[in-house]
Amino acid sequence: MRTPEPLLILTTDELLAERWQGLADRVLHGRQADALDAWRRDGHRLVVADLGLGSPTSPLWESAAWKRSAHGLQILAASSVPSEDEGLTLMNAGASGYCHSHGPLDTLRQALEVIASGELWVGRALLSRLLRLVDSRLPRAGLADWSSGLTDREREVAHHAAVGESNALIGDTLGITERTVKAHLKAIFEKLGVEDRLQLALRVHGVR
Amino acid sequence: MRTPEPLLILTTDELLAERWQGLADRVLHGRQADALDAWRRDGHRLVVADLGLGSPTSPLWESAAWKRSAHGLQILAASSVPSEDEGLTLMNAGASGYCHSHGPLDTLRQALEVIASGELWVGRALLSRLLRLVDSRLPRAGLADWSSGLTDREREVAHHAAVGESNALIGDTLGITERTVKAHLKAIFEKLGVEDRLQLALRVHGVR
DNA sequence: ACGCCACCTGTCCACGTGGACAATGGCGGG
DNA sequence: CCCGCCATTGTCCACGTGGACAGGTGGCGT
Repeated sequence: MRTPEPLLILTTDELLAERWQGLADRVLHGRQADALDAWRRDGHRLVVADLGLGSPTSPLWESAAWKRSAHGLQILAASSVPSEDEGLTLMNAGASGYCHSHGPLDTLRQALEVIASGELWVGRALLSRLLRLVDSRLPRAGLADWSSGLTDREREVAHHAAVGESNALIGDTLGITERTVKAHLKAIFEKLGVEDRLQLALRVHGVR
Repeated sequence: MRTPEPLLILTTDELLAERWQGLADRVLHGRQADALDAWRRDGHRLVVADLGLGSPTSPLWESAAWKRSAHGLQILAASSVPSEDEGLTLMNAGASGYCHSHGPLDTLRQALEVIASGELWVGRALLSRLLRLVDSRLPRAGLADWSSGLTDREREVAHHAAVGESNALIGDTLGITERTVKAHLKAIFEKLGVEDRLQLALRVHGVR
């Protein structure tokens, strides 16, 4: 982040290429999937891909070839005419971020920093819509009800265990003995009716 | 962004206060809403508020007083035990960001930069779940994609293991030796880059 | 025919896990 | 004031797991 990572830009738009050239190591005209392969082979990860004015969900992005090429890369998709639908499609197709092509350069730079660090980027417009959609339409049942009946400490331990941390690690991060972690887990298993930390993980993450 | 903005930290957790003091101008123990008013009167905007271990949806955050005080401020809510539910509630209650209290400091710093620039911050775990929830008919890359590269048999074994079955059981149902199951799992772990059947389960079920 | 690969099986061993006995201190309600 | 709940820690042990050595078969392409 401090030292900007090599960045590949894919676009067919002359103006955008010019506009963005300041922050990229390499600008390619086109959207060839093989360019992605080459980029990855060179050990790089960061890519900005311009969608141009294509159909809202360009078939290119849904092709198996694209997904295969995009795998392992962190791609910031930029659209000239951002839409909820397009954003969703692209993010679900494996993109790490989605932004407006003609937005401020600073925003683009920030988005790149964010996805370079392994997080995801979605602009505030789309994100706030997502939040409202989920909040209004989806019943809360099953989202967080697993923790009902657990004490605060148990909830905490359960959360750590559910993401694959070992008892020793959990105890270490919580500042307690491994033995105590096991005691909490015992109670957790009992209360949730599971007998495994794996079953716990599935329960916590809402599987089945 | 380049010149860090004044930052107020609200927490009741000693360890967190110590951990975060490096990046704050002022650390307050407590969660008083009037502290927010004072902060805004001084012309500041940035706040990190620790939720502690309160109930998933602490009543404090839903009170009218809190919302009034939080208005105009950019608040990053930090939870020790993040959950979908809590994140949704807080973001919809006016928070600008939601993150894990014990996450890396760099991530926190980045989140602060992002919300300082007027955007919203949601960690990739919650965000990816939101995306999947909203667009659930499209199996997200990683949900149907985890099995790419695996052989048919490996896919089969992986599926059984990912729902919590023991090696012996898997071998039994597939009509092979437990030893063979372990061999398959070895290959699976290798190919997927995990080292655990729990990590495998999370991967298979699209968690993280 | 040779090599590659998917599939199958064997033994040994270090390690983490979960259960079965325990015990102590604190804190709030009846 | 005692009882119940919570958090904490202890030892011992059976078991499943995953890694590290091994191998053996059959199919498929050059």
